[in-house]
Amino acid sequence: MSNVAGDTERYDPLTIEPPIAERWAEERTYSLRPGPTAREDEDTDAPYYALTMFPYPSGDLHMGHAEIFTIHDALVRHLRMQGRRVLNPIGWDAFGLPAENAARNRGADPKAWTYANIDEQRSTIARLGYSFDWDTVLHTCDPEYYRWTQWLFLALFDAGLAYRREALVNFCPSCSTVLANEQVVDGRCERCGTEVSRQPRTQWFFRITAYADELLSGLDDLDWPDRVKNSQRAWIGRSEGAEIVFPTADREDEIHVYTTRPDTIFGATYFVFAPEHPVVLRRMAGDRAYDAYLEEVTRRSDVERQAGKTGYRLPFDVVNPFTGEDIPAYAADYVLMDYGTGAIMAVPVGDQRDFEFARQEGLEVRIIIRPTGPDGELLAELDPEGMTEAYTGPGVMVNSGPYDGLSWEEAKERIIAEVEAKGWGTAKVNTRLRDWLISRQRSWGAPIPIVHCPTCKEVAVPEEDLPVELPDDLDFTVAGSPLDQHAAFKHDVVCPRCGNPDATRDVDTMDTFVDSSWYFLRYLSPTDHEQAWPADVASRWLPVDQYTGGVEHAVLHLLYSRFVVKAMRDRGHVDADEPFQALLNQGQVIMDGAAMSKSKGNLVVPGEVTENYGADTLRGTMLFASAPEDDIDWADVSPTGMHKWLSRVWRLSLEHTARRQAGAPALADAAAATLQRATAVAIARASEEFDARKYNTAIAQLMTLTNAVLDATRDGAAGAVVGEALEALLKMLAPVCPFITEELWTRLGHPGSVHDQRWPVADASLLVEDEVEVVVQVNGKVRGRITVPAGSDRTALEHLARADERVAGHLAGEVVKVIAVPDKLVNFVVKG
RNA sequence: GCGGGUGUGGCGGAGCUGGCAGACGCAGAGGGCUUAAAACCCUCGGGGCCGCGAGGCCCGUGUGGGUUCGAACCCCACCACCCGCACCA
Repeated sequence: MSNVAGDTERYDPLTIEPPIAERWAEERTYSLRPGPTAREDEDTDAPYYALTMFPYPSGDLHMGHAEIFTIHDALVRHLRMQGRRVLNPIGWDAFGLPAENAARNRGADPKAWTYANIDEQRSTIARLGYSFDWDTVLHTCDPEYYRWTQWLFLALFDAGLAYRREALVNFCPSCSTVLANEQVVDGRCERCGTEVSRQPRTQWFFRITAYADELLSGLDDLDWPDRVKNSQRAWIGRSEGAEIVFPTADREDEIHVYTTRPDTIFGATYFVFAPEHPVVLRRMAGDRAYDAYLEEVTRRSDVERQAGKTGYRLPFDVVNPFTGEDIPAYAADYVLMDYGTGAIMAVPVGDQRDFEFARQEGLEVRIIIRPTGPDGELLAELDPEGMTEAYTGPGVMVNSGPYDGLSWEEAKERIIAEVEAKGWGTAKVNTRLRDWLISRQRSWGAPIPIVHCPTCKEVAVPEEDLPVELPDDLDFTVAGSPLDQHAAFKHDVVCPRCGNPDATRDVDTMDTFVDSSWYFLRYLSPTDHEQAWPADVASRWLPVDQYTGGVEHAVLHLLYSRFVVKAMRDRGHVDADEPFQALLNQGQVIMDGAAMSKSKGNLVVPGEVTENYGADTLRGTMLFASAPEDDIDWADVSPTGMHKWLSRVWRLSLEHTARRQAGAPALADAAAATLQRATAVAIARASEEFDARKYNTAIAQLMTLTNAVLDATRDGAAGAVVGEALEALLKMLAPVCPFITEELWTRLGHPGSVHDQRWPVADASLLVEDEVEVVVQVNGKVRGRITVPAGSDRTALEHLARADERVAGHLAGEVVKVIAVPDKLVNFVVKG
């Protein structure tokens, strides 16, 4: 294959890119020097922490990785050219189930499997020209990393924020491990889709609920997409209401209920306990019929539970404190033990679930509210027999004793006041958020650094004994947890407190979301043997200025990281309130309208595109396709088009060099002025687009500048103005396409790297226009265009507009009004 | 069910604070160069109508209304699609 077409060398990315990529990798060109722990950045511009969600090493990079890294790299390279000191680390979220499955199914060593994948991804990252800092690289499966994950666990344990308890937990039979609430989607395992069952197990939790209020209020000040903030708000699920005590009719127990509608209490005609409520369990102990019900309920999955309600009439009543009536008590599975108090007052008239259950069981629907319209006018009374659903709209109280006639909002306030005055309860804020279940019965994860002693119970492994290392010889062919069945790991330990030789190690590992909840702190000093991170350095770099990653982490990872930072702040390890100030969710790369997958046969991998067109074309195609947060359908985009444009940039640059050397004439004055102005405009506009991270429109500006150079040099001219245009073009293209710009920068005769240049600044004097085109409208319709001196006043505009022949033809009727906006338009309002 | 978002040419997408809709591309058509093809270069391009032509007129940003001199943009209602939450009391 010839490298020459005509007399200009062809653009051949496959030849020019690899050597540059290798040089950058070998020379660690993009490492922050000095490193992040250096104090020098205190004296310079504010340091900038740019972070991208680190990859999971399951095979080679896919298009989604290329998308996130390309957006992120354009951002980072642009910032560096603006003189910012940018920390841009990379690492791997390297613990997790796929490695274990590879071990189980193919006999692979999980460690070897993981590191092989990391090596592959690492070389692809280098080939694609992403400017990560290889000096701070980390892998969460390295003992020197998870040693500090274990330290973090112990810090939380010491603070009472990590604890162990028995609870009904989500269990995935396929993954044979428990899951956090956040990992259960529609009653199914987020990972494998298997229906999750609820089982009582003793597990480790992080007390994230202690930070519920702050996790909610802190969202207000974050520069995150609204949908992510809304997801977190919904997940935290704050509600305001009251906790009210209902005594049992025999006065032996006082049952607390939580309600957001205390105003409806006069309509509470029955009472419901969660089937596992402790008072019910105590009272019903030994009752075979109830045991049978309980068993049936436990067997029902969440999915089945939502399909229909079951209930059990308990052999006792409770008292409605407001009416003094005895009302029947039920156990029913539509009341959940782990929300509120696990018991409710049931108001069929005002709550759809209570209504359905009342109809099913033939219970009274008592009317205590009369609907009102939008202006407060009374509407028709509710009919208890004819109602087909609960009424949840506005209204005034009826059948509610002293509260009759009040609006429901007013009644709510007064009833809460009375509850408090009489000592029947208190106003109460509730959240839906549960504590984070972090233990997993898996073996490719960070071991929980706890020893269970028959006498001392749960004892922390002393810090000097960390890390608690995973054994190298786990047997993944066993059923259940390999770590649990590794005798040496489990039993070769004595109690750190009393020396009891019968102590055993905790055989669970931590959720991989624990690993990723603090990695952005470890990047600051990944080889520090003394501490997880230096507090002063963390305080200087956090919060992360810009975090880029997928929206699938809207709740899980992003909420956990926020919790960890707040908990660490309260222990004095960092002074930031939040981990990530700004968040960018890149869109997905899909194919023909569907997610890419091998089984669908619509998989495109970055390597394929790179082998055909090179990395610059892949990067440019992705950024030009749409705004970073929009999805890209690969079937709709054109690497060919991007390659064509880059070839044109290549040819124009080489031609310019050749012409300059051959002594070609400079541009004529008029052409030079036009090109100079086009360059200034392109710099001004593209800079704005880059600042706003709208790379698609930024590239459009660069294409326009390319077309201007093409037009200006068609007759073979060269000269300084052309050189300046090309230099500006290459500098601004550099963050998008780092290879071709590096190569051409050198070939244009410049020393050093284009990536070390300062971002170009537009010559402001060239941006000022002498003349502007003003649109002339008649009754809002464009009827002409006039060219006028910039800044012409209204009178002048009107005069010039009237003089326009075409416009005059439309001004037959009476001109009743003239709107003139300088430099923009004139609009004549004509009557008749 | 509740909450949030998005609808612009054949396609991806531009469109700033309410002021020329369709920037920049892709695909397409026509032409140039070439023995030929590729590559490259030029021209055209929302729809309809009138005109030999320069050009002109009407319609057009999911649908229907409204506000305004003027609406893709603001307001109301509706339709479609996407996302999140969902027995949370």
